[in-house]
Amino acid sequence: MIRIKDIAERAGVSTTTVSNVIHQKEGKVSPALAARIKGMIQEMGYVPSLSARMLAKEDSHVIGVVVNCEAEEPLRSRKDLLAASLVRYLETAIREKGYYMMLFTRRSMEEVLQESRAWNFDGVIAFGITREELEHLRAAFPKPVVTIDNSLEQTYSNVCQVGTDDFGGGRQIGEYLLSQGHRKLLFVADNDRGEDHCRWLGFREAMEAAGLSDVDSMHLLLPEDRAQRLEAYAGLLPLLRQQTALCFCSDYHAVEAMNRLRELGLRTPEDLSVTGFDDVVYAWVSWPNLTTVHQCMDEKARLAVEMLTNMVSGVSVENCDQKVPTYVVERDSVRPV
Amino acid sequence: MIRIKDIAERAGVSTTTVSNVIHQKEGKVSPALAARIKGMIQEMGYVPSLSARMLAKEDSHVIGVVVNCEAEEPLRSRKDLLAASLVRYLETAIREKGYYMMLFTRRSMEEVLQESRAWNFDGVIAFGITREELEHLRAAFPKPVVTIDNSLEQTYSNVCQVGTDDFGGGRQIGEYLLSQGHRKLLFVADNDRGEDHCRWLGFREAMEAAGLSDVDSMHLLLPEDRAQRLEAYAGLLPLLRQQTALCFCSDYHAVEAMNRLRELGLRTPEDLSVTGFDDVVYAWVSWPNLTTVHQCMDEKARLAVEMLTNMVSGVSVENCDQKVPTYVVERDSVRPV
DNA sequence: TTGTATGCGTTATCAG
DNA sequence: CTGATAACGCATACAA
Repeated sequence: MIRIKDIAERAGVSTTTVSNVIHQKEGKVSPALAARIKGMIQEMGYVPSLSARMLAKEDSHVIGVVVNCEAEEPLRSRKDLLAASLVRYLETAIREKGYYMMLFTRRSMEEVLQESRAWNFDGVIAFGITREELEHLRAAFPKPVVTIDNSLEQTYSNVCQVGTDDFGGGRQIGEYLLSQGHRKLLFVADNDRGEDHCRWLGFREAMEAAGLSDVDSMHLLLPEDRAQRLEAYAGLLPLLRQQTALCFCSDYHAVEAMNRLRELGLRTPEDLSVTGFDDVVYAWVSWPNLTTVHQCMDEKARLAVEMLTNMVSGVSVENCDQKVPTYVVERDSVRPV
Repeated sequence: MIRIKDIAERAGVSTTTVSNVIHQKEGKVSPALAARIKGMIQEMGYVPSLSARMLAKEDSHVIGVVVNCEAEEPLRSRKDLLAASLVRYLETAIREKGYYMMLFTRRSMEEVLQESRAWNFDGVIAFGITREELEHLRAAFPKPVVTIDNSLEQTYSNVCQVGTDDFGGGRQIGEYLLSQGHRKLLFVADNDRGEDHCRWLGFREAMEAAGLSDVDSMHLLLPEDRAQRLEAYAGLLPLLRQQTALCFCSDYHAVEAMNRLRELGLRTPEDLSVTGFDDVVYAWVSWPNLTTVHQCMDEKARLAVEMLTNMVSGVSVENCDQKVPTYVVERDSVRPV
């Protein structure tokens, strides 16, 4: 390992001077000397020791990233697919800002807190944690936190959030289906809470704006249990046959339905158009490929890191609750009528 | 932040004593004192500073994990799906061994080398890097390296590898199809290199062992280009109609084929049984769900970490080229004949 | 069994 | 513009 001291000795100057050169303190060292030392740093391949730097400064430039997924097996759930993309994008975004990422998947908040102090994290980015976990973190961790897709009702000091514009997404896909001529359509979900509720409201608005009547009857709620849901489709056939399109609140449900309905004799998109939501792998593996609403995980990652690093460096963040817009991705599961 | 010194002062002892208690140096400190200090550590919530520890010791307990995926968008390629699971499992395995993970996705080896010195990595685990990259790493990084699924021809000092038993996997799925009564079957790939070659050889052996004749004609090579491949299926229909099962060398190709063949009037599994390889998300999203060969990414992660930590701590590793066995996962794409 | 002293590599303060 | 020097928190050789 090559240290500042080595450079200093070789250049015949003190370590302070070398340090000043490294930190671009213009005016504190003569240009000629600076150039000479820079050359040596290059030549000798000097790389500063991060542990030493972390020890000497009070900030660490390390960001903890907490991704808690319900499923033990990776990539099995909708959330996990989103999480996997997010991790990729966060790694890039964090590094681009000159920070380091320490990743936690399926860890207890206790562990995260322990490590956050051991590493002296500058901040934490969290995806898929519960309100209890956030409050636990909040109580014991005095640094900035940004949550992704968590939709907190309350606001907490030093906590920002970035989420999806679910309302807008619902409206977009509703408008898209209308633009394809569909007038007999249903919004299908297995619950009416949180994001699915927002998506329904957006969809609903699109329908109302188009002057459709009896809009509330366009909301179909299926059982949350998979087996029951698959069972339910049979009984719903008469209702579904009256429709020209089904707007699902997730790619997962859309693909499941396409497969199930095909068994029951309803083909997509020949008999019934189908749309999803999320644009995860389901959408481009399914047959037919799914027209869906894209969630910009890259943009969410970028924003989360930007907000966090701003908070870290004391820059005031204007908007602490950002909603990232969505857009419709056209594939093969919708047919104009 | 609470330091060793704070504990020492509060207990009226020296920092050395506290340090000894922390490091379980039995015999160097009286049991009574040890217990008292342990209590204080708990009570005061002391967490050791990793930067200080890293600076004081010559090892860092940080492992660099390099995951280079060709696709810019996450989860778009077969490799990327495997990589995403791997990252999850590595994070767990590394933490279980008391190490820390620093993740690099789609980074240049130059960057990795820079950081490996900045952080003083104890070792590196690499997935999906080229031979050139490995040699570059090898030349500039004097610590242990473990590659995953890289199938190196040469051996390098201080480098271990863990891979899949592709030959065994090919044999297993071949035997499985035979056990289901299939005798007219093809092994389908878009190349005959590397892992796909090994899988074919395994499959081939199963066929030969069963006494099938003209085994070499059971190897069907499709174009690597997707559009051309989809096109090719039409012309292959006569050949395919003579078969009862197709054994694909990846889930991706299997799903693609199921969809394409359905368009062409061949249903899975009614008309033709289909199997895949890898057991990634394709296999459980497709319709019908795919019978395939499972790759134990969890076991590979566990093994890689174990081998690396052994090398780090100077324990000699018996076998530097481990092959992890596979197993068949039965789903709905195969029908007995 | 416990304490003292020193070093790890970097940054920051304060003189010159 | 440059150079001593003192932290930062921990581990350890060596003394007591």
